[in-house]
Amino acid sequence: MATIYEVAARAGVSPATVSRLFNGSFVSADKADSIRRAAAELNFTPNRTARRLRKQSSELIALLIPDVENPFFTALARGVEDRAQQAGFSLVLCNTDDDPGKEEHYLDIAASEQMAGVILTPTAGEVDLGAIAALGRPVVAVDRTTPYPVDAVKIDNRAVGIAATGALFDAGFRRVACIAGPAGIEATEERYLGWREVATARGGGDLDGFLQHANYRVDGGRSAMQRLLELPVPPDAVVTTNNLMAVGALQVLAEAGISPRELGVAVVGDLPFTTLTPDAVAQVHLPARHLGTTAAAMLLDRIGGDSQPPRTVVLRGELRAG
Amino acid sequence: MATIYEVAARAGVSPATVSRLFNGSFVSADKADSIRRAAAELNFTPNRTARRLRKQSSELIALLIPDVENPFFTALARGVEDRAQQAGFSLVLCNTDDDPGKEEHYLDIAASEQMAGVILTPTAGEVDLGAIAALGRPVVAVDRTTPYPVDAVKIDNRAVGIAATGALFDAGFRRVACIAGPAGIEATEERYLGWREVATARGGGDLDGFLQHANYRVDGGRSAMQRLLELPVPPDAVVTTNNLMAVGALQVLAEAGISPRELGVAVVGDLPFTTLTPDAVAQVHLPARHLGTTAAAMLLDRIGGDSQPPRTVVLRGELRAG
DNA sequence: GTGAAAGCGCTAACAC
DNA sequence: GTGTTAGCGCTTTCAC
Repeated sequence: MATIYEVAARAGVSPATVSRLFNGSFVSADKADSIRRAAAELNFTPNRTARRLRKQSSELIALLIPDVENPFFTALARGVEDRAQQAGFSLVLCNTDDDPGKEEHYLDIAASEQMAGVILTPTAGEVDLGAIAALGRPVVAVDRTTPYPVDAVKIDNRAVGIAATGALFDAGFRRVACIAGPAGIEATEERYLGWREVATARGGGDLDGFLQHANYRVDGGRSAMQRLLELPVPPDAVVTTNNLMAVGALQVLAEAGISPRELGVAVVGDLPFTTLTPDAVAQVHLPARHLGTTAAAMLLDRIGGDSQPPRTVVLRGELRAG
Repeated sequence: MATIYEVAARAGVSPATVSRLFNGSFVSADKADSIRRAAAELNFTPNRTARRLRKQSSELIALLIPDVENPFFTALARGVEDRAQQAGFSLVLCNTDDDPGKEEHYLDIAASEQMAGVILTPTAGEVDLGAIAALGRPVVAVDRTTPYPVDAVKIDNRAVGIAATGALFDAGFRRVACIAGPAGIEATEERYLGWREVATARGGGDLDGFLQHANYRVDGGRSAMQRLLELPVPPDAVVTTNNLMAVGALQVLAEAGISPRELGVAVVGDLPFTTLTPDAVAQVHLPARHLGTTAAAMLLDRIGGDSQPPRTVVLRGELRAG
């Protein structure tokens, strides 16, 4: 790896001039030429580590998500990446597994790597975002909010819970259960509150056993659906508060030979890679990618020096079918 | 962000001693104590950028994949991450979109960031892996091989193509078409060669129009399936050479009211998040995660100094149902 | 076992 | 415009 000194020597200029050329300052045309030639001959690429040490910052953004294998979060990541790339920033994707320890670990890394900023879906744990914020590194929370005064982009979770549940009642179902994520995660709480509101108002009867907490993955949805089917008086429809749990629920139904038209299903989120026809299941589309681009835009603003008080942007879901 | 000098001053030792403590050299117990206390009080985290500049290497591995939104690659990434984490390495995930330009860009970044090594699914373009290899950074190709002499982990693609096609003939289908990925991508070529071999031997008739190239995504599978259905004499079954194209094909069939039992479907790969019962579609399971752990293990060996000639590990798929 | 000091490659004052 | 130089925070000889 050639250095700026070797390029300078070969081009007959000082290292500073080489640096200037690569950083946009004006350099006389003839010197610029010979520097470019020398750089090409030596296959020179500026050493980003040295630059970062000197500048105390980099063009790297960290994105911390709970699960890279969940299409909701990869779509979100895609959005962040698109926006970041436009601005010349690269993305470092980190998987927290919803483990506060891992979240903290990656936050430390982001700080000690002089990354320009962090976008994260905070875990339920009480991780100190103050530390990194105090370093002057902007932080944006996405999909979930935090007690810390940082920017946030989220979904109107109560509304999507209401929309999904409402779609089921509109279709004629009356005993609507809910498969919710782990207790303690904000997005889930708000979504099932939406369900409870509608289910209580329109369902009439009591909701005993109709709320099932589960982990946010396919297997969580499976076991919750199984428990619902074993109820003395099972529901005639079910709402899930995320995409993957719906997959699990639908798998259990398919294996039991029950079609989603017999036992209604509505999802908060999008059924990933579904091969069902669009009208089989009510889906409340969540703008995952847009969540990402919005968060990235906010972060880039902050990196650019924007210092207004923390904002929270709320995005809306959209009922798609059913 | 506190520095090693501040910690040293507070603990009444030299910076070198602080460094030694954090790097495993022996330091007398009393000094170690006061250093630890000082570090804790100052909330000290070693600056990784400075360390890297000095050491000319880092505990970072780059993983370049074509599509973060494809569950095959996220599973692979998960495997790499698991193995890397065990060894104290962190992962930087980069999306190439199968664009040689982006691949090259990220390779440059990996080099100029002093990353410890690179694992990549090479694009079809002729990107120079020699440059980074010459820098002494190990490179492992995964899922696809390259003309460069680097380690590789791949699938026995011909065998999985044969297995998927064979399953369809075993189930009684006779006019078996193939939806293959873009021409020029090795994995696809080999898989469809497997299909052709079996289809020719067991299908008898000619294969005119039965080979459809498409992009590797859901929409590619959709349009290819549509073309197949419009054939004067359509196939009675279809093999797809990756997971996402199968989703597209199944969507088109579902919309046309054709069940996968009428028109047989076999997939090379795993149907992601499927809600179909396991017997509906023949799937040749691809050990994506294992591909990742294997590649990571090889890379870590190389980082550790292993210098045997490049190896290629071939993993096998496994017929799962149908 | 510990300290002093050089240097990794770059950028940004500061002179000219 | 361009060169000289200091220094970002760390690790690592080299003495002691």
